[in-house]
Amino acid sequence: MKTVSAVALDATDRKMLRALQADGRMSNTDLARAVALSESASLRRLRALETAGVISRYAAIINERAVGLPISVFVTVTLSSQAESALTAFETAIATVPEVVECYLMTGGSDYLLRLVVRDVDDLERVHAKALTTIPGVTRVSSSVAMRTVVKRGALPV
Amino acid sequence: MKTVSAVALDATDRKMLRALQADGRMSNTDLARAVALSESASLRRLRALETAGVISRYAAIINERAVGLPISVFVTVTLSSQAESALTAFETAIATVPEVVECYLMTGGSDYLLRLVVRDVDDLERVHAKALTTIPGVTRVSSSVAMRTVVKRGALPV
DNA sequence: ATTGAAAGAGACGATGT
DNA sequence: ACATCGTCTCTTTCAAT
Repeated sequence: MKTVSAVALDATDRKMLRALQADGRMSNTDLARAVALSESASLRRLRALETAGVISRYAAIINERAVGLPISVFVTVTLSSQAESALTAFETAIATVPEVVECYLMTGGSDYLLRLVVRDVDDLERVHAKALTTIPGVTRVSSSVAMRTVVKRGALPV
Repeated sequence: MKTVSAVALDATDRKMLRALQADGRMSNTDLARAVALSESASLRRLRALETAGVISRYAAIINERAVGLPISVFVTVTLSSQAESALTAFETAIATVPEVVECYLMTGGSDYLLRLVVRDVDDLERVHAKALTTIPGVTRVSSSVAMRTVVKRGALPV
């Protein structure tokens, strides 16, 4: 696992990142125009941002409702042990559950916060029973369902 | 606001969505090869997915640490009124706070769950004081900080 | 209705000035 | 920063299944 430390970004870099968060398939020609640089200078900066790991990847953003996964559920998981080995074991296990789209280790103990996307409540129950409670060391699992997504994957304020 | 209802997807569509979530800048030539179609058939399907709103956009995925926003904070906000007008007012106000990258209305009351990205704890305090508690109708605000992100913006299980 | 092949236009990447 | 040039990619058209 490579840790990426903070990188110095100037105003032009930030403009590029904002443009590419809004349209990740923008051509370099358009990007250069958007940040008022020549195409070669724009491409050089873009490659530098990619190489430095500032841009980790490009992705198509999928409409969750359109693909039949309209329900987001936030799940809090407590482990019985907070030893690093127990945390790693949990994280390895949870990475194999496709419905888990986000997973954070929270401060103050051994609590994880997960976001799942599911088809319906039966699907939630299935994932809960088959994938979450069966992981060794999982002590408590509590879920709350999102009714409405107000901001979905907003861009970072760069 | 346009609501996108679920769309029928076949196995090839799903393969395309998986490929494009992993690499949103993949060329149509490569995409066609990945799903075993001709370029023209691949491109036609891709445009259909875009037009139907299954793919909402393409985005560069930014490394939060690399741009100096290493801290994710989950904030629960309770409103004093659960009237639809109060909810809408809150959602309009929260949309103007750049640090808020996700916002969900949770079932069972008038609680919102937000994810903020901030530079450090001073930055969190500033956003908390200047942007969150000043929104009319906000009654309770409680924060918890993520120590570690295990799965960052995982792909949807399509 | 969906696919495949082909051809022109445009973008990309590399190089040199 | 600009110009150039070969290559790759996108897009449309048309025929086939």
